[in-house]
Amino acid sequence: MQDLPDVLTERVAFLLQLALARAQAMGERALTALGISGREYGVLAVLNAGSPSAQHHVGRALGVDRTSTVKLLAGLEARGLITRSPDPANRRAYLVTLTGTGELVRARAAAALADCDDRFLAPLAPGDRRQLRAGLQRLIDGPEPM
Amino acid sequence: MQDLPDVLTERVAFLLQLALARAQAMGERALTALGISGREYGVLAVLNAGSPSAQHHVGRALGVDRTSTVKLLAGLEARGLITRSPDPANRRAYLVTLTGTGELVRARAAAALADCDDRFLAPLAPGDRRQLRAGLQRLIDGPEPM
DNA sequence: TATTGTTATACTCTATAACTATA
DNA sequence: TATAGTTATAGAGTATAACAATA
Repeated sequence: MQDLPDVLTERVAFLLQLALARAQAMGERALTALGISGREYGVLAVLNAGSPSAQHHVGRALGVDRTSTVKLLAGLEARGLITRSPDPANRRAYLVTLTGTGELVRARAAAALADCDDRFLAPLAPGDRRQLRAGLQRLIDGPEPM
Repeated sequence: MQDLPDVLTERVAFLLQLALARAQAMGERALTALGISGREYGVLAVLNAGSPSAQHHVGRALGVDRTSTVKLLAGLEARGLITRSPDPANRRAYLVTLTGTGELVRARAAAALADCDDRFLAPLAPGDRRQLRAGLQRLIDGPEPM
């Protein structure tokens, strides 16, 4: 551990914060080379995972509220990575779709991020990596209702 | 795992982000009852760990830059949790000290946060908790220079 | 010339409210 | 009445630059 006081490093939240900062710095650097942000990659990844989604589904999947989703998608549309078309089944809604360019950028970003994960997790043996992921997921899901 | 797409949850950074959000929400709720923020607790904890520190030492220990440190300490001083006095050894610097009230709030906050950690880590067995901490610390320190 | 603290400014993120059009 | 998208606005957090006093 660096030169941080023990009173802070004994807090799990503080350890998570430091580890996240390191992982995010690596990821953002890789994505900047592709011209997108981490959140924008999230949009591309969500869109690739399924069929065209309504705008609010994209935002909800990423935990981004409506107003921020508007700006996020507007930026991606202006750069030709996604398109928005009216949903014939719901005239209030827009369907968001990956373009060919968007899919290309998404694939490159996914590869770059997978490489970042590998380098970030390098200090851990493969079994320890799996256990870390499993532990984090259990913490995210929280205590099981008895 | 909740209803999140696999393309996101397979990213370690995303898992860290979700786990941190949960831990921070628990911590901030506990600290709000004591009238301080997480960062303000950080100041109190750093001050308690050692002798009176110059302002820039406090900021550096928390990763907060000079200008933000000014506002952070001003708020704590206005509420009587810390005092600032000129450093006789360096007339540019201020020495920051915990007041009696500040120490009381710090102790209560430390107890409340320890309780938060216990509840946050409840899904993991004691051995798994130790391993999670150890894993996070290895990731924070990064790859050892060969 | 560098350090310590301060102020002012700007920029990003996020949160809220209000509005429209549809359901 | 609720939902989908949009806009405008204000707030917190952070970053930068400039300054005065001191080293």
